[in-house]
Parts: sequence; structure tokens; C-alpha cells
Amino acid sequence: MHKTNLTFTACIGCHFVPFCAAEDGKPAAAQHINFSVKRLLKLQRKQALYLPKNKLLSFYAIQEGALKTYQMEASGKELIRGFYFPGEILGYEAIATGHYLVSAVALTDTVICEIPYDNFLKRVHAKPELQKHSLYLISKQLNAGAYLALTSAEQRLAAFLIDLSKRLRPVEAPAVFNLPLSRQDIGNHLRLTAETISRLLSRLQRNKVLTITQKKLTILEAEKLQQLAEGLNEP
Amino acid sequence: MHKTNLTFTACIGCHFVPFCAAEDGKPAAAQHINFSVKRLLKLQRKQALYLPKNKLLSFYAIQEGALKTYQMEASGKELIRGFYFPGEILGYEAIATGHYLVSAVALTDTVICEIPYDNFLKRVHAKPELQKHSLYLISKQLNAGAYLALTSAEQRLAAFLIDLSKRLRPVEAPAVFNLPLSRQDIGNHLRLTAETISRLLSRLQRNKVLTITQKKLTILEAEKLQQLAEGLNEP
DNA sequence: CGCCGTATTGAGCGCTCTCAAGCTAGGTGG
DNA sequence: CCACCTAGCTTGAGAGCGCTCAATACGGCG
Repeated sequence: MHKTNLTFTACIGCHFVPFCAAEDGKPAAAQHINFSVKRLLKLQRKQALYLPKNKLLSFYAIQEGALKTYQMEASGKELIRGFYFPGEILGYEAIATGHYLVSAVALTDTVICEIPYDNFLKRVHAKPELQKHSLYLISKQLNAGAYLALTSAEQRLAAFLIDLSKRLRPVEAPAVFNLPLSRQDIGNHLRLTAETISRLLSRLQRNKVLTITQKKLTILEAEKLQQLAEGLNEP
Repeated sequence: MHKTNLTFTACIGCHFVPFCAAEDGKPAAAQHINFSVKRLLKLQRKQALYLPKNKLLSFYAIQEGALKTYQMEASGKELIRGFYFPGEILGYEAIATGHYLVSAVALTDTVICEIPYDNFLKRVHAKPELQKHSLYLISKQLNAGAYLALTSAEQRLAAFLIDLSKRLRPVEAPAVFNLPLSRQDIGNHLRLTAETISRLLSRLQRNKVLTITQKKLTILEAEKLQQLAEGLNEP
């Protein structure tokens, strides 16, 4: 059903690895599938991982694929709170209230590790150094999505793409990555319309800042993109 | 210098109380000033509590007053990340990187409890039930500022005022509270200009949704404000 | 009282949205 | 294999919301 060697590579860079390591300190990848804190889930595109008001039972670490979390505005608009990629973890926002606040849906076929909340707590309790790590992980979430605060559409999109490139390409490689998001999704996240996203991407291509064919995005001039994100486009 | 009975009342509703309680379980207020995890600070209006890049040494619980946290955009605009009021805690965002990411500045004369980070960790380590509480507190921050994601200026302002009224008036009382923020500060937080804030507040007064004289704000029709926040203003 | 920071209000502009019409790519069935 | 079909993307024209710039009013404080 599920290949073990795939699991090995999937764990590289996963923020949850410290929680999976066995008591004896052996590396996690060799055995974590059998370890009690984890369980594997497979989701198809558009399938929901959890829904708002569901009781918090587990956190979820992404092995392969991508998810979005979103809320519905009263007006019916889908307000995307965030995108999640391999190695990242969903569910922290549910700790405060005890239930999830958003819908989490797969953007592509996705493989996920489930970590029951109770096991997580027991594990942190047993190994005090994990306590610091858990604070670290949740704190990182506090700084996520800083680009949403920027004012102009171009600033937000540029900063968002830079953020994506860092998260999707942890090893320093040519700035090429797959963009598993529709224009509509990007717009619903950045509070812009799909048309505006499309226009901006077209302009960025005309200006040779990047190229985008289908889903494959290549950043040509990272510095220029950074300047746009900072609102320093020359008058 | 500092009256003890004032300290008593200040602790009511403070999220940090569980961390101050003595080992023997005695209530915190009776003794917490003497307890090692705390130290009192006084800040004057416009005085900084910490600056970006400062090393994370402590969290801070507000007893009296108010603070704002902000970053400077490259363009020089002040981007306010949040406002903090009595009982609320600053500094969590620094856990991930080990240093603060924003400037924290007093909006009025302010009294603050300082909690050294090391003591905090020791304390959580010593009392496992505090571990859950610390996760709870940081998780709550993940859901803060949800109004920032709303699209129209009126929606954001309405939702922001509702949020403020809940935080400044924890006991159910007439919806009257002091607004220790300038139009400019509100605008810098909601990504709007001071002029837009002023115009919106004027319109809300014309429509009898609220009144505002100087710094005193009274919500007259909470339901209508809620509808505006949801974008349900009738066409 | 006079000063200075803050708030209000107006006029005009520009960015982003809305609405609408093609266009492209990928999937399906004959 | 190709015609079709559909969902997503691109591009255009016009409207509206929020911004800029500017003048005036207010209010706290010396």
C-alpha cells in the first residue's frame, strides 16, 4: 500500500520529526511508521481533512501534496487562511478553543501523518525538551502570512511568491517550483480577485521578473521581486 | 511607588495568573509580586518595551494601560501588528527566532509584569498542567486579528471595534469603552488611512450605530455593527 | 491665550473590482 | 484521432472604493 522508502524522504525537513523519535534516540525515519503517535492518511484532491467545529483530535503533518485552510464569509466568499506543504503541520489553531476553526482541504492528492493530540501531549510531557520545540513550532505560526499585511496588490503577491519559494524549495536550487494553486485560490488568500492575480502575473512576465507556464513558476530576478514586495518600485 | 491593592485588581482576568500561583496552590494575587517569576515595569506614553532584534528575555503581561506592536515597512510606513490591553501578554512571537520581531511601545502610561523566559520554561517544566495552558495561550494568538482578512474598509473597522469591545470590557456592561488609539494608529493597523477611519466613524455616527466623543466610544447598535462586519449592509 | 498635534471634511485621482468576452489546456466520448 | 466540453486563465472597458493632497476645525497644554 505505502512504500517505506517514500516515507524516508518525506520525513526529511518535517517539523514533527522530534516528536516521532523513539525513546532510545534512534532516528525517527527508520521506524516512525510503527510508532504509536502516527498514522498515515491519504486524501484526494478536494477532499476535506477536517471541518470547522470538528473537535480537536489530532495534528496533521504533510508528507506529500498540499492543503488549504479556509473559512466562509457571511457573503459566501471563501477566505483562505493559509496553504500547507510537505513538512508543515496543521491544527494548532484548534488548541485554544478545542475545535478546529477552519476547513482544511487537499489541493492535490496528499499523504498525511496523523498525530493524535493526546499522544502529542503525553510525548511532550515525557520529554521536556519537546516542550520547547512545541512552543517553537506554534510560535512560528504567529509569524506566518506576514505578507497579508502589505498594502498594494503587487506587494502582497510578490511577498507571497517569495514566501512560497522558500517553503517549497528548502534546498537552495534554481528558483523553480510547482504552483499547485489556482489564481482564484491565490486571490482568495491575498484578498484580491483572480483577474487581478492574472494581470499581475502577466505584468511580472512582461517585465522579465518571472515566467509561468501552466503550473511551473520560475523566478528570474529574485532581487527585483523582493523590491516589489517592499514597495520600492521606481516611479 | 506602587499600591498593592491596585495589583490585586490588575490580576483579575490576567492570562498569566496560573504561572504566578505558588507551589502550594495559594491564590496568586496575595503574593505574586514577591514571587520570583515576576517584576514590575512602568512605561510612559511612547516609551518602548522592546525593539526588533532584541534578544528574547521575557514575556510581558499588561496590568494597566495599552501598547502597540509594529514594524516599519521599507517605505517608512508604520505597520501595526496588534494592540495589547490589561491581562494580555506580549512576546510570544519571539520564541521561534529567539529575538523579538516588532517594536512594542506604550500608548498610554502603562504598568507591566515582566516574566523572564527562563523562569517561564522552568515553571512550565515543574508543573505539567501549565504546559497545556501555555499552548492554549499561544494558540489563542493564532486566531487574533482575524478581522484583518476582511475585504472592505467598513467590514474591517466594524469587526475591529467589536473585537476591541470584547477585550476592553470583559464583564458584560454597557458597550462603552475608552479608545486609547489615534485614527492614525487604527489606520496603520487596518491598512487604511487616518482619513478613511475618520470618514467611516463619522458615517457610523450619522447612522446611529455608535457615538464617539474624544476617546470615549459607545456602541449603540451592536447587531448592526456585527452585520456591517459581515458585509451584510443592505443594498 | 496661542500653539501644535489630531481630527474632520472636500475634491480629484488611481488601483482594484465587476462584468463580460475570448482563449487555453486537459479530459471525454464518438 | 479528433471534436467537443468544461474549468481555468487572460484581457478589456467601465465603475467605485479608498488614497492623496489640502484646507479647516478642534482640543489639550504650555
